[in-house]
Amino acid sequence: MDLLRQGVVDLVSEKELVAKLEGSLQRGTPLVVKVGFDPSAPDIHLGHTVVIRKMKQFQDLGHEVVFVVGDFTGMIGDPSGRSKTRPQLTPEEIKANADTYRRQAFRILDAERSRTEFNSKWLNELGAPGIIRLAAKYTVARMMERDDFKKRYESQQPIAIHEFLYPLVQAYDSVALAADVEMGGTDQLFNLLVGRDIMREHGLEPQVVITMPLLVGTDGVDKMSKSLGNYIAIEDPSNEMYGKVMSLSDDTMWTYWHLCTSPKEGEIDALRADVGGGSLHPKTVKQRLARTIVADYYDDESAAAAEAEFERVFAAHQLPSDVPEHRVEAADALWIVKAIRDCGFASSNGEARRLIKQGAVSLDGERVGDESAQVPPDGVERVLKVGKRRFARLVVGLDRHGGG
RNA sequence: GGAGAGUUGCCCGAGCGGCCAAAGGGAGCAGACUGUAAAUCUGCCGGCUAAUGCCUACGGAGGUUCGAAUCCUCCACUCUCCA
Repeated sequence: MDLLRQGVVDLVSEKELVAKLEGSLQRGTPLVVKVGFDPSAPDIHLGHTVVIRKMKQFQDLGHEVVFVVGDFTGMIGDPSGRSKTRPQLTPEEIKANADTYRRQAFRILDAERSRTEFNSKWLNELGAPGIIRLAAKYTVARMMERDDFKKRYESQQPIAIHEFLYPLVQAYDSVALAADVEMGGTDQLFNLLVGRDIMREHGLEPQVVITMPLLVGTDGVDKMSKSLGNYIAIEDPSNEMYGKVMSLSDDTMWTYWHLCTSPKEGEIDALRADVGGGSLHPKTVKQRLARTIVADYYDDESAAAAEAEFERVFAAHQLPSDVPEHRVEAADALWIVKAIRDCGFASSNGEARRLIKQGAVSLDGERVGDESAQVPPDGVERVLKVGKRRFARLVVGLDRHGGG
């Protein structure tokens, strides 16, 4: 119980959970632990792993984890002008996304003790009468209690009617599964609680609701999300994952320690005390965090390699180990501005010019100050560097070996 | 159904006939400083151009005017109030 309670934000209610756990033990049947999954965003990032890690704990206790894929709602899409992020998906896309999601989730979870359900299975049968009966069980006033509805309403933003239906439909999923526990981020609290009410209405024992904190993104401000671009995907290459963790501010680093690692009791506090007392450099602690996280999703060797690479490039200012080559077949000299664009380091000539003016561009370590500079077509490899982290090995000239 | 408010660049938001490629903020990019931290400071931040300049842009389509993001008409969308 102590373990399950660890790190949760809301637990409604602990008493019920204890009762359910005891009942499960007596009957010898596992609890059904339900978690929803948005089929339009299959990539798992560290933010998701906070909930997934908690699921893992239930699994380790022998309970059954059920992913509910919202294919029914996903197919309808979201026509409200505000969230263009919800395109209409075909059943094939939803299936593919669900598979992608599972593949990633099973890096943490045990596939054997997981089940995936598509909510169209029971929602299609519900039909219009069923939906209306369901809608009749909840009131507008209660719906408006949800924070984001309230905010949007107050700031005169549109709310489409069907958006009210999502929490109800999600709640009905719990009815269909007779869920014992449902988990999600704190932003899901309202929806999860609606599930309790609707279950009660259907004569079922209400599910226990558990919410986990939302992980803040790499910017340290907003919650981690793909659309904000402040995420660390669990399928990010190890070097990138390491670098992203290192770019966290010292303050946000602690949140990651808490939510993305499984430290021993008191370990984080000890680290924090040492850093506060000056006996430990924050960078050292952050390196350790980065190593731990990379090792979680890859292995110790990859983590060590990522760290070495990071030190080489950013601390020692040396070239990364794998610089992409960019070859230009030309008999004439290549304009530097064009070269920058060709390598994808600027989206317009103006931007490339700006970068040069700002002293961000160097060729073989020498700063390029003249925006009309040319790269001679001599077939010699030069290292083009733009900004701090963009590198390319640039070769201009005709390929003599190819005889062209 | 009626009355009113609104739609501006990646986002928020000022502008209300010429001085508007459009204030200010945020995001982003670059430089300085660093621990590639964060914070801070500086610069840039529609496209083409060495530069002058040109082109494209203020929901959409027309119109008035020497000249429109700004005025008029219609259309679309959003919000508020009344029924």
